[in-house]
Amino acid sequence: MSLLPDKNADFFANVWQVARLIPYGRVTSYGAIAAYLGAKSGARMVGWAMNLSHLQNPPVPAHRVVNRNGQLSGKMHFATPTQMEENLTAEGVQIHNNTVQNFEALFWDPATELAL
DNA sequence: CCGGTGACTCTAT
DNA sequence: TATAGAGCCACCG
Repeated sequence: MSLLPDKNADFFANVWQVARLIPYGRVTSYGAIAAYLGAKSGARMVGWAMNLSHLQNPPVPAHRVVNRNGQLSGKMHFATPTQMEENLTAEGVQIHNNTVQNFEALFWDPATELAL
């Protein structure tokens, strides 16, 4: 199959697909996923998709998706406000003040890692 | 059908 | 450097 997502498919499905491709111990941003999918919908739709991600199976590692600044903007939407931070910490990602430390090094850009 | 809302991002002041 | 505003598109009432 092509690594390129089907533009005819649901945008949400693509978001979840890309999110599951995020390697262990890595993080990405809403904008990066949106850009990889064409940025047609915008980063906000990625966040909206993440809101429904907990309903998907297999589950989506939404804790690996943060905003452009590396801030855990979505932590409050998890089962517990600390779930996202603890999940990332468990993967070796250092979190300080709700922000991913060394974000640039841990940043996983699908447009760079997948697209070619 | 129309308006409000949102796990974002960029640009301007 | 920090703060404010606009743009963006899909879902819900």
